[in-house]
Amino acid sequence: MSDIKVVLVPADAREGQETTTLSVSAGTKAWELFKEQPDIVAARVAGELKDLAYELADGDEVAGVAIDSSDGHDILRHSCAHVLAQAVQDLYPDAKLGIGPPIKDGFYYDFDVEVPFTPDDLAKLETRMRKIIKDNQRFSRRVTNDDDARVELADEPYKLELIGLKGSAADAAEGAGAEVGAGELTIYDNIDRNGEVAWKDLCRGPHLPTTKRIPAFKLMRSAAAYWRGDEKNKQLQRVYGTAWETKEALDDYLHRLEEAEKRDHRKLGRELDLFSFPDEIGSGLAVFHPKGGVIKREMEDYVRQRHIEEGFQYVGTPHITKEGLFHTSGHLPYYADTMFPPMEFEGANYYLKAMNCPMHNLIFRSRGRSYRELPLRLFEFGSVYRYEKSGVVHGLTRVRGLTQDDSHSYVTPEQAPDEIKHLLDFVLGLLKDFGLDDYYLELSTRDDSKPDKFVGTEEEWTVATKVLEDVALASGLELVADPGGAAFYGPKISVQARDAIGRTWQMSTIQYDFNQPKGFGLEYVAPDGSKQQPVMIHSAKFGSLERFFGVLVEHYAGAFPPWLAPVQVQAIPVADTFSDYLHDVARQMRKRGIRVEVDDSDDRMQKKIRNAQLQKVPFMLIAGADDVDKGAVSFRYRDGRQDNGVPVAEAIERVAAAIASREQV
RNA sequence: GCCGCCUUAGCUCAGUCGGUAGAGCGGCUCACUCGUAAUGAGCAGGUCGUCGGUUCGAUUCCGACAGGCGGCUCCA
Repeated sequence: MSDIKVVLVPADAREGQETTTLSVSAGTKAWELFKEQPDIVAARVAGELKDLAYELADGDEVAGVAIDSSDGHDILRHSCAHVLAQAVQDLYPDAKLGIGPPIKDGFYYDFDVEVPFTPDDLAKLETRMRKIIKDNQRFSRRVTNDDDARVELADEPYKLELIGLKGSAADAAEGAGAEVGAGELTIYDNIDRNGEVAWKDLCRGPHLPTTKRIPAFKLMRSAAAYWRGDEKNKQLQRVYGTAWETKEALDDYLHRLEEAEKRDHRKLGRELDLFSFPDEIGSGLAVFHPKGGVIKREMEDYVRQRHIEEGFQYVGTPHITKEGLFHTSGHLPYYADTMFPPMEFEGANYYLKAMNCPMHNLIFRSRGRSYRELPLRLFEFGSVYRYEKSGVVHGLTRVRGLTQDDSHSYVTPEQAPDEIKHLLDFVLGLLKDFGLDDYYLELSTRDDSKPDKFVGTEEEWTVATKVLEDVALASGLELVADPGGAAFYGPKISVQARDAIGRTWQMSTIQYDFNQPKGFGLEYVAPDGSKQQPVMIHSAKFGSLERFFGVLVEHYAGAFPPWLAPVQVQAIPVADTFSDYLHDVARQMRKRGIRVEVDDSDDRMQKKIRNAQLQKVPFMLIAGADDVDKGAVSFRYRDGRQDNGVPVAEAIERVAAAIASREQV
């Protein structure tokens, strides 16, 4: 047998390794290059992922794919999804297969079954999966063609549908690309130790060599999901799972989930007495308690002041309006089903306000406008109400009543780029002041295949999108495309922030709107005396005060920096006799605007410290005989750090300075 | 809106295979006055989410509704 040459390049996620050229006999399989490296589960040949069973060709550049690399994780999880599917069809022979792709930190597989899975079923499936893994079944790739596959998979209606979609799979359903790629059609057979085909699935691969190479997995939950993501289609039962390269990595992941749950703003909101959602008021309608009220007020004070500094004028508008206004704006034809139903009286239909812009347009239109007034910037805290479907309401991040720090800049078309840049700088400065750093920008554009969802001509959209994109790119921040995500009246840039459990939420938005000025007949007098139509730029900096609040709670895990903390200083006397001393210090602090409370309950001092710690108060101020004698106080911080015997005047300055600088302590 | 699960004291949760309930924390009272994450004792607090059905009897079984949780869809 003749020899061939292959080039071995360093494995993914490995550094400092040399590229080496090997001479091997023809017919050598990729796995033979990695016999000594049990963590290599696949190969990358000329940029493409291959099974380890891949037969090397002369001149191939081969890299090992380690199980703990990003690709390795995907392969592990996708293989684990296959094991799940096999287990499901073992236990429920009538189950039909949907798709089973890897996702962030795990995988899922969709099944069409008569009865939804219960937690007990998941436990049984896990047991069955362990058996399959122990069986050490080999994942065996087999090339087929459309016609043969149709015969072979005649009992799998969803797979048949995917075969028909091959090539356009990426558009067909998120994750479908894992089943059928753009290239040749392949089926993976699971071969058991007797050489029998235990199970098979239409799949692009690659896979682990055998099921035994799944070191650790866990089924997480089951839920319904629409086939191919379309609510007009049947709901399948989706089982979510996770798989890791070691038991320790799995445990670490589960631990991370637990830690994230502790940051959940819904839980912290209760524990820290910040807000609640009384059933009596209704789903998705929050009330802020005094402590949450402090944070909310700090946010409002900050953003009102900043808007004024940035050239905005504070305005106010009502919560309801006659329906005609929302016809003029275009909202009713496009978004009536996300608005609360109207109330009818005095022969008119009144709607709860779902957006502020139409009312701001009326302020613009209330008198003639000159080009000299532009950019004209209006801003308010606009309370809006949206009929969010019952299944989507979620803590403060998805509510039915929210407050937008909403602004509208009326500009000439020439001024638009500068105004957008101005707004983006404003937004980024705000995020920085609030200590937020885990976010990215998204550019939401029109979906050309659904022109009826968007107003305006293609040219107008192209211009508007270009302006936004240029500014977003110039910011240097990560920019993600969101095709089809635009508002009906124009494209937008938004800031997306991640919450504690990995969900992302739209926060600040900047939208370019050439439609409403037309609908409202807005105009200004240009230098030449002609009447011109302005462009309006919608922008919300927090986005929704409620949502931003929720994200802040999670970002800080409730341990707010002093300027936002509901109680900035908790004073704790070592014994009752020192209460008066601390009350006096507290009086001095209040004169400086510091939010301070003295714990003069009859708890023991240790208990008071514990309480303050649980309430995540940034400064504990402790005083006993030692401190009183010296006219001092002692600090304890949330991390347990102490600073004893600090003179009172200095202590006050220290707290005041931390508040003023918005720093974390 | 769809699918599944859940709802017992302010919070976290036991419990009742159908005979109207319990703990810890929290609250209140009393004693203790203490140097960096829980002092002790006592007391109060629940028509077991709501409404209907089955039953001699329902917190428990069934149904509807409301609210919550996890997904899906949606998200101006």
